[in-house]
Amino acid sequence: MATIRDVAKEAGVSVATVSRVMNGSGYAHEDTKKVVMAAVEKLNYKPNEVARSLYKRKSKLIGLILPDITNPFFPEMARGVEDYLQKFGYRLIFGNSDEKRDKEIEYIDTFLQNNVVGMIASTSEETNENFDNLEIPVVLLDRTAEELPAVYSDQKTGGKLAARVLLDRGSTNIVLIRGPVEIKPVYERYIAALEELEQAEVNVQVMDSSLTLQGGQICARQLFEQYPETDGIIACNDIVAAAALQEILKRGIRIPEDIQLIGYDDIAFTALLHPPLSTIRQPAYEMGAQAAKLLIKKINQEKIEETHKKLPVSFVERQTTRRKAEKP
Amino acid sequence: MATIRDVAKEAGVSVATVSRVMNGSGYAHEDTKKVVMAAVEKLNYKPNEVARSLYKRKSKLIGLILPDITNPFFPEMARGVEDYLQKFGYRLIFGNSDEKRDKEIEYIDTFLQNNVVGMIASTSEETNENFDNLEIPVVLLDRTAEELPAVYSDQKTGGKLAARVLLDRGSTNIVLIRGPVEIKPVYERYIAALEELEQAEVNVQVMDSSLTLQGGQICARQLFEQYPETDGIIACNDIVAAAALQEILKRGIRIPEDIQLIGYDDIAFTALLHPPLSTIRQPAYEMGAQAAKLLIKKINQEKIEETHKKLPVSFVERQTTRRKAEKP
DNA sequence: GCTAAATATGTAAACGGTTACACATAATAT
DNA sequence: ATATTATGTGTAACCGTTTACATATTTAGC
Repeated sequence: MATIRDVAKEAGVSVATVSRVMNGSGYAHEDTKKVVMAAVEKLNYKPNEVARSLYKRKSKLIGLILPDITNPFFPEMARGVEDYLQKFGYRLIFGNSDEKRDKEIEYIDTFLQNNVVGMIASTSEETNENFDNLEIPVVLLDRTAEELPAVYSDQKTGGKLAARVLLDRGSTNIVLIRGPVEIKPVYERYIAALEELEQAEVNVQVMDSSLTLQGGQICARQLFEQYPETDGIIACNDIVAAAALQEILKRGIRIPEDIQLIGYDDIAFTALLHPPLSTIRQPAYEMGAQAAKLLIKKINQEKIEETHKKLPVSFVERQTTRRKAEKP
Repeated sequence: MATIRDVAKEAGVSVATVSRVMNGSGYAHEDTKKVVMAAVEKLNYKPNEVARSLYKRKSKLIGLILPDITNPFFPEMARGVEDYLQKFGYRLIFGNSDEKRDKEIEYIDTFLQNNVVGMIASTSEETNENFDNLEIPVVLLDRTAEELPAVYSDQKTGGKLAARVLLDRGSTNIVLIRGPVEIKPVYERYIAALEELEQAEVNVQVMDSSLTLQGGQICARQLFEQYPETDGIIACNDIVAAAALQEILKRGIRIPEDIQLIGYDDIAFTALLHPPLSTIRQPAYEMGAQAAKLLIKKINQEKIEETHKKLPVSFVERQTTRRKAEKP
């Protein structure tokens, strides 16, 4: 790898001049510029980011912590982040936290050690203190806290909406599958849905499940044994909903005639289920992009009008819920 | 952030001594060690990786390039890589290439500028020259080339196997959905399947599709218009298979009685389809982990017995193919 | 008790950039 | 013609580490 010194020698100027030409800072004669650029070209010189980062005390790196990219909801967000940042020349250091505090701390530490200019994290509420005394900007993604800027979606409306959908379409024996209560957004939508259901005069049962395929399958199997009369299911996410759907079909229950089902997230493959899954859509990609945008503003010390950006969710009507008119 | 100088001052020693204690290199008196470690503790000192990386000309960073983490096959691999590397203190700089040469080059450049110690990449065959004259180790993942170490799966057997499955279970009008031919592994399995089919006395039709949901849906719709007599489909990946499955169900065709369908990859959600999708499994997580393992060996200059690691694929028998006995 | 080897620690030069500062020259104003 | 300002370029310090080298002190060997 050619260094700035090689270029300087090749061009017959000092390193300072090369640096100035490369960065377009300070003065440099037109002719000198040409000579320098020719040398740069010839040696295929690319400035070493590490050296630059050391002096400036900031890199072009941004840390991203997500719970688990194996859950299709997060890659979507990650791409939103990446695609936006990429345009500004930022690169991502990435880590999965598995919602574990120590992994999170480990990543934060190494991010800092690498002079990242900012961080985006989907972190568990409890551990936010990890981000507290950082001198670099942090944006929370899919999570919230008072003290930190955040981009997230309207879980409350989402939960309400899911409940409303089933209610409006005539379900009266509803099972609400609650995800892990430690995960704030998941808990919020659960609470919102529960409230909405309790206000209606319907039967409500709550079941617990993890957010994973295995968890969903276990839950779904139990569900029909415990509550065979169920005619509506609100799942904590699409994966669990898919598991429920599979169980429904396996049991020969007609959907949406006998039972309605609604998921959460609108991850890509829900549209590929049969019947296609009705769900509450979170704009994952957009959330990622917005978080990136907010972070860059922070980095550039721009005025920020809203530090807490709540993106709207929407009901994606597919075929596991009935048409609104045709209540059975 | 505390620097080594702060620690040195606090401990009343020189920076060299602090460095030696931190790295366990050279001599250091037991008492001195204690004093230094106390200062480290007190100031919560973490060595700056950037400075270290500058001097050593190598970081603890590894570059990872994948085509698109939005395709669930890749996050699985990414986690394999990450989980393995994480144990050795390496961190990932990550980029999606979208199979585009210029994005790939851009990432490679910035990886290099950040002194990564190695790279893992799923790169398109044509652009391998990008990696040619690098002085750091590179491991190809899910792709192959003569010159570079690689971890991939046995596409040929996979393609053959998929064909064999449908053949053995009695399909005679088979549509083979071919993915983008530029993507080597996808092309290889296609060719292998085609060969196997052509040797048998069955009708074979080839259709093209992208690897995405949209592409799959378009292809599936056309499929039954063009070839209504189809009784077997080999899809280029699970996503396309899921699209085909949906179309099959929509048309009320019985599966696996009237038509058999087999996917490729065994991404998580295939098990959640109804009926669950039969597919050829690539051990994505394992592939990622093996690539990481190989890379670390390279980095440590260890002897490497096999530079090209081909992992086996397997047939995952679920319910879109018939039992072998029960040919209709 | 003297020499050689082992232990302990500090000084300063790297690593590859950026930039404050000094200095020289050219352009402009008076 | 002289003072002032703008332009152009180089020198060297700095960012936070590591490490070669020098030096001082122990310890061991005989």
